[in-house]
Amino acid sequence: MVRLQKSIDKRNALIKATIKLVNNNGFHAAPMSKIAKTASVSPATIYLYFEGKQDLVNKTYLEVKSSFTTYAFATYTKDVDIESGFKKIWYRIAEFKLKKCDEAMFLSQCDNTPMIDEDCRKEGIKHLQPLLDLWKKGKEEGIIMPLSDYVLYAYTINPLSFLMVAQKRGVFKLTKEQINAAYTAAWNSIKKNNKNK
Amino acid sequence: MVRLQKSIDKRNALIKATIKLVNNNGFHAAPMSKIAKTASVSPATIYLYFEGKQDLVNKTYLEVKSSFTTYAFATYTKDVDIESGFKKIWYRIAEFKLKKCDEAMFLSQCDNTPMIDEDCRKEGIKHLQPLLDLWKKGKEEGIIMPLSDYVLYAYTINPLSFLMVAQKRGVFKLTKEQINAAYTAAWNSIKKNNKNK
DNA sequence: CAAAAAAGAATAAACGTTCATTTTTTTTAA
DNA sequence: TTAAAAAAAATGAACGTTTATTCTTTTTTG
Repeated sequence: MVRLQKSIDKRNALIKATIKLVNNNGFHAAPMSKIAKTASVSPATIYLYFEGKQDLVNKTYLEVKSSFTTYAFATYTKDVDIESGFKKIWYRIAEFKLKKCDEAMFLSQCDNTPMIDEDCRKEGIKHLQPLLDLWKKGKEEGIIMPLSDYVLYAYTINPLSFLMVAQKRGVFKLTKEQINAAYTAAWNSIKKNNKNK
Repeated sequence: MVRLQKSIDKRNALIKATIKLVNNNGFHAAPMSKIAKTASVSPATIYLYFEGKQDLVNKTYLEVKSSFTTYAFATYTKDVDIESGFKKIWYRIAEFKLKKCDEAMFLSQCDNTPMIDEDCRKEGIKHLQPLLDLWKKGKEEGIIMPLSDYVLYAYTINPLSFLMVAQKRGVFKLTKEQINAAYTAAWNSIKKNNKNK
């Protein structure tokens, strides 16, 4: 099984190199030659593991997206109430954005450029289902505002991406307090029974 | 003044072509030759108006960013109360994202990739000052939560970009009602005196 | 008709990808 | 257990394109 392990290592090195280079200078400045060099591999070797550049990027996206959702739901169980469940998932996502900064940066770039194929993007969203289920239940129970999942995502999860990018650019620091404040803002934006004024 | 007008037209055509091509396929698929063709101009002519590709993209970004903030603050005056002022600006931004879809798409791509120079990016944010002033006043008056401007932006303005991109991808429709709901979510996330539970 | 603007062809560098070899690993047979 | 043979994996150089940019010539303008 030595051979198989070496293959896995090489594939991982290529994916890691792709993330790193795309993060540093964008998709347009991550040529195959540089990806190969970063992964300590010949350019030709990439084509043993991936069909081409588009495939490499797509597969990297799927890998990272999967890593993201696995992390997000690792501590979540369905047997808790809506707010607790949401809170647990939210904080895990926040933790991911902070700890797995490279992966999170890569995803934020993928989500906003046409560098990923549409089919692949759809595939990547599938693993988010537990959160959507939670929201559905929350809406049925009258705890969460009856908003589209996209709106709920836009106001609770997506701001974390924005803040993470800002932090990475060095213009802003996400402290523990900032994160707690952000959670409150997130929950306030979607919970029902807001006493206005 | 015919000559000057023709120059302005050509420059605008180039900027428009850049926006269009970058939107369609990303920065890496917007070569100078195609930009020139789209603007009905020779590739060499681009270099009469811009220093090179990076300069063209930077200038396009600044132009669009400026158009964005001009639009956002066009109906805003300082003499109203915090919530009214915020509401006015927020709805103008929402309107921009819907009506000037190409420009908004371009900005969302710029904000999430390293395709724009950092200096240029900083320059582009400057025109957002009226909103930051409003937030400052709101925090002083105890109407808005004492959060960093980045957090406030993340929870009120940035979700609109996310929703606009989702709409452009065809997976979601921003109706009048959705927008009103989004405004409520935005305001709830940053206003003070949330009665929790 | 002079000067400025624009054009198209030309350039060198960089790109993704493939190819002919070499190196490494696995299998075979004693 | 070994050493030769076969298979697989990996390589660096080379390919044909495409790229951003420049150069020389032509066209347009006042």
